[in-house]
Amino acid sequence: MPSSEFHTDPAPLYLKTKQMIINKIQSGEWYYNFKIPSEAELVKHLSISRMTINRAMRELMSEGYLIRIQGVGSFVAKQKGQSALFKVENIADEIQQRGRSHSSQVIIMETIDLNDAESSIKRLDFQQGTPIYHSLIVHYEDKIPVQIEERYVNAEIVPEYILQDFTKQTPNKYLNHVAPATEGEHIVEAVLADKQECSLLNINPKDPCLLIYRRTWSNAIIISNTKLIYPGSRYQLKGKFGL
Amino acid sequence: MPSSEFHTDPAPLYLKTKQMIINKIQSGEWYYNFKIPSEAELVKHLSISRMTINRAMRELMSEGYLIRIQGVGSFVAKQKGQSALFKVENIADEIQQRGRSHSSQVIIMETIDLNDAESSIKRLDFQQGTPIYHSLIVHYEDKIPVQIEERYVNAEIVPEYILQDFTKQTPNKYLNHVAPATEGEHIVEAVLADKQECSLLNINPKDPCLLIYRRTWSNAIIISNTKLIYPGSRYQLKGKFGL
DNA sequence: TAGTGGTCTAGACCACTGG
DNA sequence: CAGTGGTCTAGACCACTAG
Repeated sequence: MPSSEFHTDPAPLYLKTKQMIINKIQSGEWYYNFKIPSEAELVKHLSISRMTINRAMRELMSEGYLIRIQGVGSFVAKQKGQSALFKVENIADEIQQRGRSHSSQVIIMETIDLNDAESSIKRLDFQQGTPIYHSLIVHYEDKIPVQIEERYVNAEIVPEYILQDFTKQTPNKYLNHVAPATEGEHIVEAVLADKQECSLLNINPKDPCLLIYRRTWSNAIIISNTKLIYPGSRYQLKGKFGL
Repeated sequence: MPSSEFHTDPAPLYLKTKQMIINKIQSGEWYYNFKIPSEAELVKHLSISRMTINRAMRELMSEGYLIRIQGVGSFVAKQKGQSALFKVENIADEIQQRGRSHSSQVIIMETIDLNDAESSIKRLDFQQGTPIYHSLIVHYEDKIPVQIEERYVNAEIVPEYILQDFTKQTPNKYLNHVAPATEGEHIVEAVLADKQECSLLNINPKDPCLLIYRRTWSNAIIISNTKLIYPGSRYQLKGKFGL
């Protein structure tokens, strides 16, 4: 890491320093619990003043990348995917914000006609006789499956849902565009995945998973009913409230 | 804001500066969209160097208290809407609302002194040297264990925590009374319980559990850090958002 | 142009950790 | 003790906004 490149192009030094450290972490060169160079060492190697290095590392700590212990050193923190709990985030955006690559595979995309019994059991409170689209998509983060997204969508409100290519744009993003939710409900549970789900997520049947049921309405009309499954070992949900 | 008080007691200047600003905002003296004093003015009035003022204001911006515009000034940001979603429910009330009976058992109640390493690793961002109370309580619904509640509490803010009888009133209720949270953070995961936890919850080691880390602040001072474990088979987390 | 925030520096003192 | 991060300072230059 020669100091030359660091001082040429315009961009705050503390930002370039942060990016450099994030890159090392995401490339795996600086792995979990790795003791990264001290502030003094980075000052020397990068020819940047300590206050600037300090700011970069302090911000990385508050962003969850580093653990810093006075008198000991700075260490790479455990990295887990995180999802905003009650903010309906787009998983593709989340993954990209972490500097990873998102991809997805559409397993099912069909029109269905539920009878009342099925509708009740699956908690689909659509109006009787409403045509419904059913999709099942697996999302990957750097080729590792991190979420199964199974949706039942109100075909009357979003008739073109079934025509979309959801490897290019997530259902979340599409729906937010054509029929943004005004209300929603979440139910979160810890469960074991069934055989098909284990296979899609490439996990062990004993691995605990987060299961989220999410129903959204747009002006009191139900738009979609979603079941999301995350492997517990690869995902966290995070939320903040207040101020 | 005389500079005298600011330089007497020990506490980082940037933190005292942040606190001073938050107080003005919460008292209403500095209301929504109010243009607060510039860095240069605070430097003069507080007799603190600009870098320190800058850090305080920069952090307040990233925490959502301020909006800062280069060349213009710093303004009080809009208060975020309270999300009923994250209404921190009292488990005793929840259980009683279902018509069941709640009881609890206090397993641990002690004062501890964390060193920095432990504190960092456990994400306990208490101020260095802050005395901390540690409690571990099991909650029962009709004699069936449904939650393990492990708390680390700021003993400086809530000195009488350790004197309470938490079989009579939950920590949640007590804390809401003496130091209501103004901000909070949740992290939700699916995990397997460890041996002690399985024993306390009377579950099988293979049963998936919901793990919730919840940290709460009162006016930017951390109040408590809680780890909640629910057996997946006996508990769901529910939330609603929107109009 | 004057005022604002954005960044950077070189050096300083401190508290804490480990050997 | 030496090494580490935590904080603070005084001054500097810059980019941006407004009048």
